[in-house]
Amino acid sequence: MENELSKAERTRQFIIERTSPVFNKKGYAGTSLSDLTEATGLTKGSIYGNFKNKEEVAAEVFEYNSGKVRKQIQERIQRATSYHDKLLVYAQVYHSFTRGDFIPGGCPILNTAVDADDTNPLLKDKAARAVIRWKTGIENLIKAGIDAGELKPGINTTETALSMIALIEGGIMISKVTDSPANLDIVLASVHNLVDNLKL
Amino acid sequence: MENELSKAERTRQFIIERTSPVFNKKGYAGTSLSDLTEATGLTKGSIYGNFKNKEEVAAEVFEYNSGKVRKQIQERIQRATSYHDKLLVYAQVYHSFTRGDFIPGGCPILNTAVDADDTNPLLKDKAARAVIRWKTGIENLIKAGIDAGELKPGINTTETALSMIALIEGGIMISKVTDSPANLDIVLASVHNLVDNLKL
DNA sequence: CCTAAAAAATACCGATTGGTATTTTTTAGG
DNA sequence: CCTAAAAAATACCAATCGGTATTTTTTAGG
Repeated sequence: MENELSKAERTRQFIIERTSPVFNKKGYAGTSLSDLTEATGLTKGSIYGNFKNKEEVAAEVFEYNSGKVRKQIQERIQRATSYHDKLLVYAQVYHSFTRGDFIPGGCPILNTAVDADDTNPLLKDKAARAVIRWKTGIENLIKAGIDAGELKPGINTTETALSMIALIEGGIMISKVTDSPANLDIVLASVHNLVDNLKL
Repeated sequence: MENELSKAERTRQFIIERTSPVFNKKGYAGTSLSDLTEATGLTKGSIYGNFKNKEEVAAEVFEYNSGKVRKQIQERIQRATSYHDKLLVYAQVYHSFTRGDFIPGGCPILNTAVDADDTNPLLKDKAARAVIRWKTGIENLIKAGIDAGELKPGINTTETALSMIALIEGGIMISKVTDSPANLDIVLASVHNLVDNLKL
């Protein structure tokens, strides 16, 4: 075979890509098998030939969606020169987030966390790990920025990281439910301000 | 009849109270009619005799849950003497929120907003109105505090209100998914700090 | 080109879904 | 205490749920 991915791998990926907006919008319980067949054009038999069950599709879809955001952020952080600018990337990426439909349905971490925290341990765990990874990423950036002499030494890294995440996720919730991208912009201005205040 | 509430009114209220934790935990799509009969001990016929459909129960349950939080906040705000202390009430109420199970399942605004924003217009609208009401309440408190000479005149009321809400809701999401009440406390410390900085 | 394996489609399963029509029971005023 | 109305329970509905066993089709290496 010329392709590096096996047929099975390719359909798996195809199913994940096509069903990712559905799970992100409707949630786990709200997404039915017929939603999956409709989104893919495949039959139930084909989907169950490639995944153990609906939960496995949902889990891989979350990894796909959250990975997409994470990669976009990492890429932009690498390009940014100062630590101040690196920290601003989060707000920038989540800004472009609500505009257009890069990840239809909004932030997969927020959606999956709220959807699963009382119902699905697997998805909850994945969402929790994504939050913690995000938090650690911010903390490490701040620490590195302090070591590089670009940021204030006295910063409470954990509080800053958690507050940034809370502002962004809370802002997304507010703007989505009120149908007002402007509301997210206002909250992101707060994030911007918070990051500015970290500078020496 | 001695009771001021009719039998119908009483069962309606009973159904709302008993099913409120279920809807708040499992969401609209995730809550089935059998969940409702199980939570109430009533039959489907009885529930449909008192409500038009599942959506009407969910809508009233949201009003019940969000009203419960709002009343608690209003009560505490009335008791607070300074505007600084009044603004701190939000953080205080949402602190006691995760501890214990006043409103099992967490903040109904967050849950309903994320659950419904891509799926249920009625519930989405109710969640949006709750957010806007909350925002307006904070804005009015800040304005009154400025007029009373207790808070800084230059405050951006909208940004402050939205940021407070975003921090609290984002903090709840984070702490619930990571099973760490401490994470909420850290974010609420940020809210506390934000309110402190409003003082003259 | 053939063929065995892999993948997809078909056909089926019992259980549950939201909802309704009908019957039984309860309620509460006269 | 009686009775009509209201409320709750029962019985039922078609549709859909998630999932599986089997058959058909496609794939790709020899």
